[in-house]
Amino acid sequence: MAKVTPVQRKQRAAVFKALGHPARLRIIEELLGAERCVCELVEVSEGGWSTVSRHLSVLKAAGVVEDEKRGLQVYYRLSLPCVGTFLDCLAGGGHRSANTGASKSCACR
Amino acid sequence: MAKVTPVQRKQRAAVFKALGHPARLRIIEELLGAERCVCELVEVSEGGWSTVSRHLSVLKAAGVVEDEKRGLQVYYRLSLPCVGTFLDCLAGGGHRSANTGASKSCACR
DNA sequence: TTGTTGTTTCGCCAAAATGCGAAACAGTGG
DNA sequence: CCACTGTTTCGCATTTTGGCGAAACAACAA
Repeated sequence: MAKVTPVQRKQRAAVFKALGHPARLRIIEELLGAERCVCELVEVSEGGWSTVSRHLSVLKAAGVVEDEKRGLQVYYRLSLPCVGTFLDCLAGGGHRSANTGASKSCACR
Repeated sequence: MAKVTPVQRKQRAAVFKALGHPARLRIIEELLGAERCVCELVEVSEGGWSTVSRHLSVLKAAGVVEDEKRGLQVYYRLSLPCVGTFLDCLAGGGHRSANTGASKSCACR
């Protein structure tokens, strides 16, 4: 991954920024299992409808999730599968410096 | 990945938040190759010393990088290897909806 | 001691993110 | 048409970030 343009960097930063909020992470956790309608996500989240809706739009703008309207409801699903992988890595305490070469059991790829 | 506590979620969010800035992403790109001293990172970055230093402290606080003082200089290196993997995924346009799992009807109310 | 280089901390201020309730929209059914 | 449910948008107050220059630190050399 040699050269990265400022624009690419900004887009990627947007992905991270979108994931950089506990409430949105909570939503992502929910979507890891299956797609969900907004109403289900609101139940699980702490804020109100408008807040959840905004979190979803942030995630969508960053390309982390995608939505689909079916009937009266809108369903959201993860559109960036590797987020799950990365979260697994963090969950497994993926820490430890690369220079010691002793990287923990990180399921990454 | 079963249960995630609010505290864990907050910590993870901190990791993402730390990565959610173009300048910090630029720094990370640099550290993917090898460890660097602050002076090298300043050269590559756009802001001044104080700005870069602050970005580094944010990354460090989130546990994404670690530092080591050697002689007159401070060297930083990645402490979270899977960040590189995830960036590769994004670089490869890791998009695609994975789950087509059916969600039960909305149990709201 | 004084000076020099490398790095972090400190104020300060501008810009962006958060959360909330009200209001607006979009389908669906009566 | 009107009412109702599910969802998004709007306006606003509050909090958090971002970047900058000056100043403070730390380790070492003269």
